[in-house]
Amino acid sequence: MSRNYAGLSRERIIVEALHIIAGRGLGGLSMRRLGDALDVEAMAIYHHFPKGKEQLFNAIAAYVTTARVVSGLTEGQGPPGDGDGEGEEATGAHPVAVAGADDLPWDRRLTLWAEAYRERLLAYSGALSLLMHRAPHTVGEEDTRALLHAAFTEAGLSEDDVPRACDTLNAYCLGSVAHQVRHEGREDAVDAAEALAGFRFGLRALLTGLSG
Amino acid sequence: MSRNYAGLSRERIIVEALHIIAGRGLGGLSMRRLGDALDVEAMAIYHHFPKGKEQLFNAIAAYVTTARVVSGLTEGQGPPGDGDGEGEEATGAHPVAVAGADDLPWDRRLTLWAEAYRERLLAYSGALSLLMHRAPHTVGEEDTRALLHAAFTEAGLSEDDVPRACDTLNAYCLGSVAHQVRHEGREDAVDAAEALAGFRFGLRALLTGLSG
DNA sequence: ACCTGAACACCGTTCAAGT
DNA sequence: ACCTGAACACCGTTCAAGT
Repeated sequence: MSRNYAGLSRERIIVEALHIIAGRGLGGLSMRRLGDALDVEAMAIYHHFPKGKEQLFNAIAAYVTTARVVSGLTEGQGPPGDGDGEGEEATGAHPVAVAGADDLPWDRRLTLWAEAYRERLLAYSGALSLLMHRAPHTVGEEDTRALLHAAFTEAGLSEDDVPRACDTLNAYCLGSVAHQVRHEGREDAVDAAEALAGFRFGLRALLTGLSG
Repeated sequence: MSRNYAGLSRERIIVEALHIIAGRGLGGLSMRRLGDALDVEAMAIYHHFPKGKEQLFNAIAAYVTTARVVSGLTEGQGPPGDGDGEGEEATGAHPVAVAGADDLPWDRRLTLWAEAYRERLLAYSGALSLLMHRAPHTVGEEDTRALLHAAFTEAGLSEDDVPRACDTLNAYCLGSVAHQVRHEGREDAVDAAEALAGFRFGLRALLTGLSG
């Protein structure tokens, strides 16, 4: 049966995979189920991700790390690469939400970036454990590093401490979302508003401590 | 063939599972492979974890969160429960490394706890993504909360801010290890010494900012 | 109580084949 | 180039059976 013959692309595959992950969890994502959702035989996916599920996972990690939120809708940015470190790289700018905010003071810029990053991680929280063991290179990554580096330099940190401060801020954002997701469904879980308030509280403390 | 007939226990299963995870990654852990490693038919595991792999994962998460380091050797503490919120709970004290340090100043106590927690997470980094979506209740958890709560109260935080500070510190520790593991194998990865230095740098900043 | 062994539905992946 | 369909080795889990 020549059922389907068009429409498949890396981006469509990734987006559909994220739908499945959001609905049934990471463990609920199988190549066969993904094929069904795309109205295609599972094996068709291998034409776009020749190295299979591992490559798809890397691409999803790159996509999550690189996607941006536009007027309430989450969408990707250009054709994401597979991010498996073998020649391709993902497209898309990491910290889009801070565009055009160059004249704000350093701590304000970092706060905007951190809150945007947190929101993105939260939007794809089902894929969070994918980020645990993968840090695929994306082109937006460079922009992020530049942004953070400039801000922390402006804050007066020494050359040695700037990269450490960048790592610290990244770690806090990732860890905060992980901590929140981890406690979802427990009886001591906090609601979304308090989670955001808690994140801001810690972020403010962190930036205060880093600049001292 | 009545090959094997003794020795299986929840703890032995978990420890062996962690061996496999350390060697072949989380994806390399299968019930059949775990059975082989335990010299037992895979189905024997279901007698100790009747709800299957998901329950085993919960137990591993509880174990990792609850294990302690004794004179260089990492070992579990008593028979860990399955942590799936259906009546059982894990044994073991969370923050053992800080035992007998009650007379130190609050920031010293928190630093000791954080460094011990980080070390434990790092020792079981292969199971890190298991902690992403699971926060099983352990008995040691209560002790940890008490320890952190007392320290942050002593630091002068308001009643509203103390739990937020606890969450922040937890998030930072988890995120820091995740961030490090995530970048392992990348060309911009730092070595173990610098990773520790970076962790301490961020921790100091965090505690400074929280007490301000 | 503790473990085995066969069975079932599902999985990732390869490969030859279709258009 | 893009997709199908059959095949293979593996997986989680159930269930009846052994001791």
